[in-house]
Amino acid sequence: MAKISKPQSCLQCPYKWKYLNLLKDKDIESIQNNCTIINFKKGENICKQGTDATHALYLAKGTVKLYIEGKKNLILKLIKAGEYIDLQTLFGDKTYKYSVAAMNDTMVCMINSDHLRGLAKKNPAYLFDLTKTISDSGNYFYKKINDISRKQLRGRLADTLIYLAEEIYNTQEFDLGMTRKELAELSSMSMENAVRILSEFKADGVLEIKGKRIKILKYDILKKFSDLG
Amino acid sequence: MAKISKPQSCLQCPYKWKYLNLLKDKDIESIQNNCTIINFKKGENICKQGTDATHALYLAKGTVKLYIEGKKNLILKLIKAGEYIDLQTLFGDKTYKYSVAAMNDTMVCMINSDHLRGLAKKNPAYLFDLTKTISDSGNYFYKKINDISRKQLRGRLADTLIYLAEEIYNTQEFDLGMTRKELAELSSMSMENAVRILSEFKADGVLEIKGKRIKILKYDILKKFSDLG
DNA sequence: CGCGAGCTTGACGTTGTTCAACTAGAGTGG
DNA sequence: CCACTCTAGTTGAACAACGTCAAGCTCGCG
Repeated sequence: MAKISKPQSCLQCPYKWKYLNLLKDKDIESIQNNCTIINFKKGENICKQGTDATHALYLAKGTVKLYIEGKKNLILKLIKAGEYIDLQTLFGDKTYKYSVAAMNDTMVCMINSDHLRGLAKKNPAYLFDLTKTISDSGNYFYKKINDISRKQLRGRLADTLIYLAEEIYNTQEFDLGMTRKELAELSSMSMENAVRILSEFKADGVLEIKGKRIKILKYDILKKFSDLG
Repeated sequence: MAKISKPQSCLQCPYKWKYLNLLKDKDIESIQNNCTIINFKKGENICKQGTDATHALYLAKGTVKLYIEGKKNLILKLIKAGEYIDLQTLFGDKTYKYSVAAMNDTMVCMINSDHLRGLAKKNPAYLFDLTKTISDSGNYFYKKINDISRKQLRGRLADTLIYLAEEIYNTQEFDLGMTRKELAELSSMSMENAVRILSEFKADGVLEIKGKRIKILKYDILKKFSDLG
């Protein structure tokens, strides 16, 4: 599968995580010895639902999807570079409740769980920060549950497009970075309906679509669909 | 609204929370001085979506629902005595993303947030435990998102009934403790359909229903509906 | 140039919501 | 104690939303 290497220096890492600044240099260096860097190609699995976590996964480069497997997959959310893929399994139940796969070429730092927990215990400020991150990640899911259980197709797709524009790509014009099927899985609808509504938005001048390239022309209308359901 | 009092002694509290045993007696006593006990009657709001949290809420007695307001409400989950109602706002974003209301007569310990955070910072083992609890609470929501986005009516209602029997009441025969409308809001469906499927389950001998009293007769069939969607 | 995966559109059947009418029971005032 | 009213629950029927099936399309790649 994946190319494996050891970190040169976490202190000088260009993809350094914001969380690290609360640790002492000595502790940061200790991470180097308990960390493996793995590169994944588009489509490869980073972890599988049902297995147990032995490492904390920090996403240095790329984008991944977090999804629940089944007859049809359900994408819970995307994670972009600079975030932990998963912190829950570090402190809570060790079993992954979802699978993770690379959306493009990614680089993941796998840090030994026991080691990281040990550091957290010794550095309350650091643990505090991690806890804050875990706490806030729940808010996304409240919104998600609300969205999919109350809104209908147009509203849900608008939600997803806004999510991609604001949370993931930070721009109004972006490459989808996924198939229509995945877009549907992220919006809890059938692939055919995702396509249909995309076409509708295009016909109404809300979006400009060229293959996977999407440009949001009328953000306010998208927002209205999102708000009104 | 509600009857207010001060705790006599958290050390001897009959509703004492499991989390307290990691704190020193001195610290537990300090909680007493930063804690207000409030009693709520059925239906009363304990907190409202959109407001800011200033206290951690520990549910000593009763059951509460955590719900998102809208034209139709959406019940995210129930919480029973002996659990925190909310820990996310203690460490993460302070704004409540949902409202909380009493399902029956309840008793809530409201502990000053700053004080509790201070204790957590000084007691890594305690903070560790709280973090573990927060981490695990996410798992319920993964399941919830999966359930409501993939299963249809019968499967979703079966999920809710199993949830009530196993997680909330810990018995196969229980009082619903809520209206049919609330049961529907907990299962993401219309009230009419919740009633219809209850009748169906009753006709098929899966449930025995007398008003709000529900007895699960054929758990395996309920489970099958839950599994197959 | 042909093949296949991903995409697109239409038609149709199923699922679920909404509307409406009706019932049962609890609470209220004469 | 009985009529009255109000709320929760129940059931049927019409309608809308959504998924599925099927057919055809496009584009990149060998």
